[in-house]
Amino acid sequence: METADLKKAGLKITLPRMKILELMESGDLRHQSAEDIYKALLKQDEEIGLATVYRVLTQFEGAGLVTRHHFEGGQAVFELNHGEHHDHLVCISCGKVVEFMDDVIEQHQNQIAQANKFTITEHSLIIYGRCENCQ
Amino acid sequence: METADLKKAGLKITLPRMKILELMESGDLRHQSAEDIYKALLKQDEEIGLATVYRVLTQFEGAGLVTRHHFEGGQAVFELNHGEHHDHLVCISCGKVVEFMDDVIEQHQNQIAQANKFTITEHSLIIYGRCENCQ
DNA sequence: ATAATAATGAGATTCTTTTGCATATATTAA
DNA sequence: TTAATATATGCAAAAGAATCTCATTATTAT
Repeated sequence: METADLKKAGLKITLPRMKILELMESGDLRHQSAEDIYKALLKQDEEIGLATVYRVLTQFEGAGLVTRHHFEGGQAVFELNHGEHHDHLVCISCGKVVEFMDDVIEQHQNQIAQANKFTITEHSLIIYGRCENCQ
Repeated sequence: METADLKKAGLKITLPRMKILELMESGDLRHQSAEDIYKALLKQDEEIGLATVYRVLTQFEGAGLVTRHHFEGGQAVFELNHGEHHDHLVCISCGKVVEFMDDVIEQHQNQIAQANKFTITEHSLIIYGRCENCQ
């Protein structure tokens, strides 16, 4: 992820935006809520407002840099886009998220949309359950 | 849907609960937010509070009578359970919802969960797009 | 360096959902 | 059928999530 991506999206290169990108790239957690990100930045002694985090994430989403997921539990989570589309397995106990991608499922979704004369704009498949450690 | 289902769930048979069930069965709209239901009941001159609607829907969900869906757009929507599981196509323009069910997709989900050692508790597949009338 | 433009932080605001509590209603046992 | 009890209700207040306003500050193009 580069500053070029921000420029391309018509966004100025600012400290909050860089810091948010850095944090999301740094990889510990690929799926974080706006508040998670806000708190993580505060902990790094960055001076940032929660409103800015929401604004920036929404802009990133619009620019296609980030995807917003509505997992269960009130808060939306954000994920840095890394090329290919994928879906999610979410552990309802520890919150662990596993990404996956299944061509057959994708194909069938397209068929279903077509059969119902829908033009797909996006889709969301989330499987909730318990991971190995949380049985 | 019967009062027996309420009793079975350990819920008293009260007017608000009956009215909410009736409304959800009456079928015009299978997917309604708590507020939709609240307003519809007010319009029928029922005396009911929004808090009660939320409480009752949450209880119904716990009793397995109702499913809560987190479609995009802030408000959760509720749907009366009618036997078989199914997924949703949602029109982002007019809000139209089409239900569908695909065995191949279901199977693949199970495989994926198994491969990742997850025990599925539930899943949510929503395809967003534009319906025939909203292209 | 300067002017023009866009972004920020803080707090207020809206929107959705939940909770506390006094009152009312449904169930149970007499 | 009634009295006792256990639950549910409505309202108002609160909590939680996300957005908006606006004065200030930073970025970009000149």
